[in-house]
Amino acid sequence: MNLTQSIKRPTLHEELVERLRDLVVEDALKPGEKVPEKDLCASFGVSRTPLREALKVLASEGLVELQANRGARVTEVTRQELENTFPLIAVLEQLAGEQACTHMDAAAIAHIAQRHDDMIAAYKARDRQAYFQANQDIHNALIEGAKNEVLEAHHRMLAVRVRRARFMVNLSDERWSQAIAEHEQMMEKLHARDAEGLGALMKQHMLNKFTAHMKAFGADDAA
Amino acid sequence: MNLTQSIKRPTLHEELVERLRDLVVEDALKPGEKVPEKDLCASFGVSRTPLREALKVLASEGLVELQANRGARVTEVTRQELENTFPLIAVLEQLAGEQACTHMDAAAIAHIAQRHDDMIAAYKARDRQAYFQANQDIHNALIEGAKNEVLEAHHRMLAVRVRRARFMVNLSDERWSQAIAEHEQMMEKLHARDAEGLGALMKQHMLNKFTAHMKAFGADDAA
DNA sequence: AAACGTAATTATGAATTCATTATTCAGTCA
DNA sequence: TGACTGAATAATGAATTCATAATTACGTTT
Repeated sequence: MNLTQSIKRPTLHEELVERLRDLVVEDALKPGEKVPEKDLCASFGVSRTPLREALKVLASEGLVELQANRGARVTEVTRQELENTFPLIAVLEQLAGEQACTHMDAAAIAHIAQRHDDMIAAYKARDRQAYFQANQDIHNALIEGAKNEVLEAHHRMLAVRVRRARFMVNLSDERWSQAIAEHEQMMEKLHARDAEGLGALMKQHMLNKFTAHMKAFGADDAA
Repeated sequence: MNLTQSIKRPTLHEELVERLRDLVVEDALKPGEKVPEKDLCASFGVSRTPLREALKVLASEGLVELQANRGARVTEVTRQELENTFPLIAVLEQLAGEQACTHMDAAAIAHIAQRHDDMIAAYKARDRQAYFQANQDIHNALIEGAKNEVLEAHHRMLAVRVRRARFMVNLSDERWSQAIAEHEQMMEKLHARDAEGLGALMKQHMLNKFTAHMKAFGADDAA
């Protein structure tokens, strides 16, 4: 009998929210596509009730749009939405940076420093995969380090919407080296626990990232 | 036959989301209280299906907590949550102020100026009701003026959570006059379309507001 | 009387059913 | 041929039903 492992049996609809969100984020369900309840029910092996509950939640997150009597469609990722979302993420990261400086303990900072070194190594090896992973770990750790669950929740929601644009693959050498330089500065500020400084850097880091990406995104309206 | 009025019959679950959210925000459903599906279904005259869908959405907004097989409870408003939420709202208002300066047209600014004068009048008449209304109109207009729907949505979500603490009634004379002074400055910046300036003022305005309120909130953990 | 264990009751999660609205498709008429 | 009508089909919104977990009520034991 195992007493240490707490039982957790997520409800069906929670499970479905996760799975469906992944489908949207991973682009298995394409923007504009309608979400056929029946098919999804069949492939997940559940009835429509929990699936429809999940769709309602996804709609409130803005990943799908519900039209009365006409079902759900995956929302399009528009340039306008991205341009609205970017500065929002930027100020959230700024706040996260400030709060992380005051709330992270030495061990947590050391962990970030480790991942930072990993990231630098990946950069030198031109290993995009490892770079992206380390980069994301660092940002997540900083968000988490802010010890602000409300901030974390909203940041995650916004990040999901941006990730759908999947322009992360477009990373010029120029932008890459600039990003590395920015991260170096961020580490300095973090070690110095310069809240204002780290916050300002993280905000600018994000804005630069987005500027670079939007260039790649082009002048058209849709993804 | 009326052709001008477009038919809009919101789905039941959307209606219920609104109604239930109001019940939580207006404190008809008290924090910690369990939400009895059966009773609510009876009072709304609907079946459990749409009501449960609505609860899922409210849960994703953080207004209720769902426990598997044990139904929904209204989430408590903790001091921790408020302290997490305040700075978030502050930076969102800051961003809103910046974007409003660049995106609002003259008419919209004139409208805000009008409401600002109303607010001043209400202040002089010590009419709290009118003051709060004008104040909220101004803030909403500024958020809306940012022309950023993503920002607007997240701001609304956060504002709902704070409104539940309903400490807005506690407004000292000192804080009240300070708030008026801050609004005067904000109007100046808005007229000058000083984005940075208005943003900074709005952020600080919020932080001051929250500091004042948290004093009233006391040292205990719960509302 | 208090604590435990068990049965009855209730509430919840999920599947199913029903009613209504969209959509598709065949047939008609210009 | 092509646009329109209307029936047939399919999909959705919501109610109902069913199965199971949680809560309550009750009786037993110490």
